[in-house]
Amino acid sequence: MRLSSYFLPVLKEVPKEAEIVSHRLMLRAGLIRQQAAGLYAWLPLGYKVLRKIQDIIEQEQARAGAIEMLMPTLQSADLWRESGRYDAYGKEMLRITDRHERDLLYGPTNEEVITDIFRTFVKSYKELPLNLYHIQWKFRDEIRPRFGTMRSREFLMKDAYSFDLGMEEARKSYYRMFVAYLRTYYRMGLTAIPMKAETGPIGGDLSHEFIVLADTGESGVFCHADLLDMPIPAANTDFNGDLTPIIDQWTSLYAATEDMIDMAEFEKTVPEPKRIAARGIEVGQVFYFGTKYTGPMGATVTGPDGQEAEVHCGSYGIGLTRLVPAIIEASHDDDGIVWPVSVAPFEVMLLNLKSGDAECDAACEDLYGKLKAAGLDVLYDDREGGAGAKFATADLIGVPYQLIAGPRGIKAGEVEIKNRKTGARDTMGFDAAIAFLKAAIEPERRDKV
RNA sequence: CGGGGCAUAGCUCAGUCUGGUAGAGCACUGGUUUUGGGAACCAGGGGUCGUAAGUUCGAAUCUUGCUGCCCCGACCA
Repeated sequence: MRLSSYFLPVLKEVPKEAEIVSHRLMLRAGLIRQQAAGLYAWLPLGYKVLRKIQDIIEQEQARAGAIEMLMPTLQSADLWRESGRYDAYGKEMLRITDRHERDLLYGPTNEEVITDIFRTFVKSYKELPLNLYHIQWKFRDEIRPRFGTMRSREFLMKDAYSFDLGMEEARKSYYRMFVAYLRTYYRMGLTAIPMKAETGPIGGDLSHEFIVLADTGESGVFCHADLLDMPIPAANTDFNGDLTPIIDQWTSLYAATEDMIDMAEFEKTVPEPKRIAARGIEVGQVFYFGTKYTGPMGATVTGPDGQEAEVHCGSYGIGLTRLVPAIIEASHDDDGIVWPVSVAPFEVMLLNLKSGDAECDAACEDLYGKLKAAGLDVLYDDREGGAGAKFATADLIGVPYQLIAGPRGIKAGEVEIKNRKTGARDTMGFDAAIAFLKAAIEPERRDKV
């Protein structure tokens, strides 16, 4: 993509409404634009990041056996009356009346709809286990939206729903999502730690929040330091096999949010030098809730014995529009965003330091073509303008590698590569630079791990 | 929902206290010169000062209502 024909409205000055660093950087780097309280337009660069996050989630959901579909944003109130949640859900739920005076709502979650679909079509235990998910916009009329898309009213969320015959089968479905989540966050360049979460009226041990450590996190968290270096399950993990050893490994070390912390147990089971007390951002939650919806909504299947059997469910959420600021909180510096390659809007930014100079332009056109031919996603800054502004923009938007081509180096047949994260600079010939970037970027995509 | 604050050009803000012709920097347009860390100069364009009413000879400025947005708290993926 040529920057001269792209749409990238970067801001030099800090918008006054933005308090935390990710919100400031998302506005400054031209990722989002606020349209009203808690409502954001995703500008091209931001939308590209969102799409990359979505791709990773879809790949890992598929690997774990979940099947993608799409449910509407607006739902009928009738379904919610059936589950008993229409009145139970507070003012967070946006209620709408259509021209026929029918009660609708903008879905804050989708248990009712998915359970309705399930009960319509699934009649036999032989069709289980089943895990259906979608990635769709939700709305929760937060009392106080804040921190940009970290806590917006409209947000994009992946929500998966598992259906199983009995608790033990449901546990296996839960484990599959648990492992998928570990892989999903890792691929985005995040270290997300599963922590015990409230299980609500059902009880049991089957709910975890996945937390990314960050100073600006909304909740206090406590965990064992070794969780930060725990090995991530490999791509060839057998999701139909026994995942218990992986789960045991991850849940054997203490980790809990401030709502769930048992300080005595924390101090007893975690040696003092290994204790981490920090702040964190919740980027996902997995939850087993049994027959909470299938019961009242009459979703049952015929079991192996020919009798009607209960269906046990879980739900598994990932907030995509929250992940973008979470990644930025975890990866930025004073100059701007530092994207991990796997979610970066572009992998390389080619900086032509002297647009309009025949020699410089020709060399950059050649490099641009070669970068694309090498399969790299490149943003070419071909605009007129000073070098300083180009460096500043490149650093701000956080593209992982900068290929810097100026008249000085080009005369010598050389270009410079800057690693945005480390700041390391290497000077080399054109073809060597292409090879260098290809070799550096491909493994960092983390799409084969 | 309780408490606090803000609303003037695309952005950051001055002007409001003490009423008297709408301002700066950046951004934008045209031109000239520049070119390795947010360039310089010249010439321009752009605002019914959030909105409605009131006070006044006269309101960005004073009064009141309304709306929007931000921050703290309670709530939340």
